[in-house]
Amino acid sequence: MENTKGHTILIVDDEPDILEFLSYNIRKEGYKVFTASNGIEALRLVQQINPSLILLDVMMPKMDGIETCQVIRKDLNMVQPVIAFLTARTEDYAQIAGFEAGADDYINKPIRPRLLISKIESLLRRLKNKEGSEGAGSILIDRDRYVVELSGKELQLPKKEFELLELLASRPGKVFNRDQILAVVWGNDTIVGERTIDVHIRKLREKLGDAYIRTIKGVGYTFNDK
Amino acid sequence: MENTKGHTILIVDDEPDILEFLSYNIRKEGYKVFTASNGIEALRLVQQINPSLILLDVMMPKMDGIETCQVIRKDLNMVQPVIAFLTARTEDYAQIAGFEAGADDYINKPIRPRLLISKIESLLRRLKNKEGSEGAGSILIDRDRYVVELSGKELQLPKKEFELLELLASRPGKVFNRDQILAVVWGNDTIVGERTIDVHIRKLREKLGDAYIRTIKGVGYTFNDK
DNA sequence: ACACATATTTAAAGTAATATTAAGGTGGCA
DNA sequence: TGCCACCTTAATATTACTTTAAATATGTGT
Repeated sequence: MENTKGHTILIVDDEPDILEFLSYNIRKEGYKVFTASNGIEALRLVQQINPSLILLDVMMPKMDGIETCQVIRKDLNMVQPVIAFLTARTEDYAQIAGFEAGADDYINKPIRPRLLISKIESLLRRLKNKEGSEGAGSILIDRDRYVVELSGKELQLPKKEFELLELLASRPGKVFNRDQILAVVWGNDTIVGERTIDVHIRKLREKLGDAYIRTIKGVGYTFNDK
Repeated sequence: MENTKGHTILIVDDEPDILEFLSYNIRKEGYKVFTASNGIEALRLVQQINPSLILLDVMMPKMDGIETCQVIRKDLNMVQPVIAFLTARTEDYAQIAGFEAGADDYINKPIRPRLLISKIESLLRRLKNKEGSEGAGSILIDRDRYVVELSGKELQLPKKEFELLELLASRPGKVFNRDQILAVVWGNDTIVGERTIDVHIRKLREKLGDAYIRTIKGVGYTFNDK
């Protein structure tokens, strides 16, 4: 996996708690983090720090996220950053407006640090792709939205398939044997036939392509991030 | 089979009944057993007793198992123990989180003593291998990922070959005779022809090169770490 | 150096594990 | 109620791993 560290990230939110929480978690991963508490502030900062990624709260006083985003997108002199909206799950038409305004993604609150980090990495990788090189087909699993994103495309998976993939992908490279898979995805008390797992693996491979899940005969399955 | 007794095991659970039940059964097998009833206590004890294996309840007051595990894994001064989670049913995604936190395995409640013991033995054997491959050697055997790393290159071996190599490499220089190899890799009850081992040795040599496994005629095979 | 025991090598047969497919069940929801 | 998506089962095909067998080579003790 490419190194995406060292990028500059701007977080914009009117709640100080959220700013602190996010900046702590993101700094920990080695990114340069700046914060702003509204759109106006954000625009001033953007000029100076030239961030690779902006996490932008939708609901803010003075100037909301959507407006801020539009302004940034219209500025042709700016190296365009990746912009992701932070939204409460309920504001779902904000998301539609967000995409129209030029957002690359959105992230639902409450925010889980681990998910956030992998999302950030994915977004920055995407940035890299825009700039020219690398076509790595990496995978992003969004527990909040129950969606898997595979090289740009979003996949809707049924529950069992999602959980199975989630388990395997939680530790790329690690081999999970059938007992472990059964215990986690099905629970120890449920008894299902020996071939049930295979069928779900099959369906996953149908949807993801064969490259991601490898069989180790007599041992188990393993997920391969590329 | 190697002797795994005499290891120190720490059991952490908030229910006294479970602690007693487990420690009784495990002591009976000849292990040194310590107990703690929450994560904080556990962390204090770990420093002092340096356990080989920790059985860690996920759901506990004060500090849960996942957090405890993360703290232990982050402590670089510690000889890293094997950590297995104790979980009731499928506690949501506790188990997935567990793997992310650095767990090696997990054990579902209710716990069957016999199964538990064999799981413990297997986990401790794994520890031995980790220690063995860490020290001096160009070969690295990763049981989690089921790969062998040989001077930078990763090798994917079939089950029997992997286990055979694992055995030989667990004690470089030691000569294993055919009976020992059969007992460990095939099990005492299985009967296979005399030449089966040779064929697997052959395949290993094909993949590793001839330098690693030496034949001692009339005695057995030995692994040579360079 | 010879003979015998033991190991190597190869290919082919055997076997166990997984893949695949289709069909039947189940439960949620209009 | 009846449809639809999902899950599971079951039966068969396929694959990859394991073992056997048989011919060849190597080493060891006298």
